[in-house]
Order: sequence, then structure tokens, then C-alpha cells
Amino acid sequence: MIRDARVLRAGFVPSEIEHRDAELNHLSSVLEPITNGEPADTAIVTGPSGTGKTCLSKFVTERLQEEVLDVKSTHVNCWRNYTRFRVLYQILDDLGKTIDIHRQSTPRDELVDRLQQYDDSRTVVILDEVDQLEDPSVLYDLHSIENIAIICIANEEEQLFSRVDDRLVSRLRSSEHVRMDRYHNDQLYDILQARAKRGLDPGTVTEHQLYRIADAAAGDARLGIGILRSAAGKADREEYEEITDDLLLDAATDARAQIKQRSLDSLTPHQRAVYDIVRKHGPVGPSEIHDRYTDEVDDPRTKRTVRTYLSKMEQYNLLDAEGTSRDREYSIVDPSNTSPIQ
DNA sequence: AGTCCACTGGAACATGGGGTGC
DNA sequence: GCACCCCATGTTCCAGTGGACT
Repeated sequence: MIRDARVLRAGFVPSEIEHRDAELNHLSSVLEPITNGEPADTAIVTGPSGTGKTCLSKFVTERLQEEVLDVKSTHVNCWRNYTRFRVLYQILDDLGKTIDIHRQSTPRDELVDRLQQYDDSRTVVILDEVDQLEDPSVLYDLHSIENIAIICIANEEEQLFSRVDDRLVSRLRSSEHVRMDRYHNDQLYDILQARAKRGLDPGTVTEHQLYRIADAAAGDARLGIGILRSAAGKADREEYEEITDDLLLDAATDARAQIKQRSLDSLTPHQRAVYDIVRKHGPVGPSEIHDRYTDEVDDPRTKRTVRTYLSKMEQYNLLDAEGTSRDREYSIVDPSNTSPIQ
């Protein structure tokens, strides 16, 4: 039933972008100077998750590479590579310039020097989830390199600006800003239909089912495609000819649970212990969390460190925090609680 | 209004693991 | 082997915030 599984994967870049003509033209025009061998401005692409920010950025960059020789591109996920060192390392790695760089003993400034000396070609650096950077000063490093064009992808513009220093804010404010809104249900339907057409055998999924997926995903294309992938994968394993309505019911929960599991897997044992306490006893305040945590683990971390864990898990959308001060309470985010397929 | 206190999060500092160069 | 360097992680300190209580 699955004809081309790649089409249903999260990072797949389609050959045509649906319903994003204005954004596509805008971002293309920002990178346009590169076609004449000139430096391009920084672009900031913002919008909620699943609005196609990464997809659009990769698409535009790939098309640029088709047009112009000697343009390289690199995509850095700042969630995983959240330190200045890791970002610079990842970029050099993609450019094949890390042979003699050692993670532990190469000064960061040397990485910047190395990038500055790299003048084989112009490079487009896509910084995905740039608001997750622990130390945004790496943006400053990259700005100082003429051969590099930067596309910053973030959920919210203000979240990004609030964390960088004044010099950088003024530079970023003058950057070109591409805003992406959530897809309407019928737009998301078109996207899902295009993926189903390329990725699945004909007749595997009905129009009505695609509308239901689009509805459940509430404008989030990543989630919609995830639901379709989950349903198709299960149908395939159980050797059905088509996706049944029963399969679809579980698929939304499965897709969300998969996203959550990936976040859970990235936690350290101490972070996991804190998460489990909130799962078992939540909603619960920070003091009780720390008391229970201290009882349960050997060599417990301090309150301050547990606070850092809690705020990180909140960012990961694993925990909900309610209240601001003494009334603060944490509880877990339950994927099965959010808009199931009707 | 004033005080207390739990909580938050930034900043500086300390520690430890892993690597280099002599 | 050892001094040194770098990054990641955790700790200490502290100012700011806001609810509860007097």
C-alpha cells in the first residue's frame, strides 16, 4: 500500500510547495543577490509549528542551488545543536571541513576563523528552531562572515529578539521577515492529498478521511502528515488494502505520542526522574517535586538545577506549568487529551 | 501598605571528562 | 605523565515577582 515512504517522512521536501506562493517569492527574493554573486540579507521565517517553515526554506535553497553553481547549503537544528560550538561544528561538518577538528580541544574562535577562510562558495545556513539556542551570540559570528547567508527559523519573532543583545536585535530587525500562518483545513487537505497521491497506492485513503485528518491536525501540516504516516504504516503492517476508520482513530494519538516519545528519550536520568514524579503526583509544586526527587534518587541535584530541568521540559512541551509564583504547579502534557479525530 | 516567603531565571563560578602537545 | 585547554553540566548567589498574611 505504501508506494514511496519518503514522501510521508517529516523532513521530505516536495517538488512543489502548496499554498505558499507569496512566502516562496518573498524568501526567493531575499536570496536573489546570490545569483549575481553578491551577499544576501538575513531572512527570518516565523510561524507556528507545522506551517512549512523548514520545508519552504529547504525548497528555496535547493532551487537556488539548481540555478547557481558553487552555492552550498546547510541545515542546523538548533534544538539538538543548542550551543555555539555545536552550531559552528555542524556547519563546518556539512561543508566537509571538520577533519582535524576535535570536539573537546578546538577553540570556538578557530571554528569561526575556519568559516571565514572558507571561500570556495557562498553558503546558505538554515538555522532551524533558532529560538532554542542557549547562546544566540553564534548569530553574531555568522553575521560577520560575508559568504554566509542566514535563514533563521523560529516560532515567534519576539522570543528570538528577547534573547539576543541590542547590537544583534537592530540587525535582525532590519532583516527580511517571512511570516507563515497556520494552514486552513482545505489547504492542509490539498497537502495531504498530494502526499497521499505520491506516497500511497490509489484508493488507500478516502477524501473524507483526509478531511478528517486535516481537521484533527488543526493547521499543523507536520502533525497531519504524521497522522497519515502512522495510519498508513499500521495498515501496511496489518496487511489491509486500505486505511480503515478504526486505524485513523488511533493514528492521531500515535502521531502525538511518537513526537512526545522522541522528547522523552532525550532526557537525562535525573530529568526523567523529575518527569516521572510529575507524571505520578501532578499537578505538583516545585518544592514537593524536589522533596520527592531527593528521596528517590542517589546524588540528587540542587533545587536550582531541577528548576532548569522543569523549564526545559516545559519548552519541550512535556510539562505544563500553571501559576506564576507561590501557586506554581507542574503537570504532564497528555497527548491523548488534545483534539482526537472525530 | 508592609512584610514574608516561595518561586523564577540570569550571571558568575566550579567541576569533570575528554582531548592536545610537550 | 602532566600541564593545559575546551565544552557541558551543575552549583551558588541574588534580584525580581507575586500571592498570602498581618
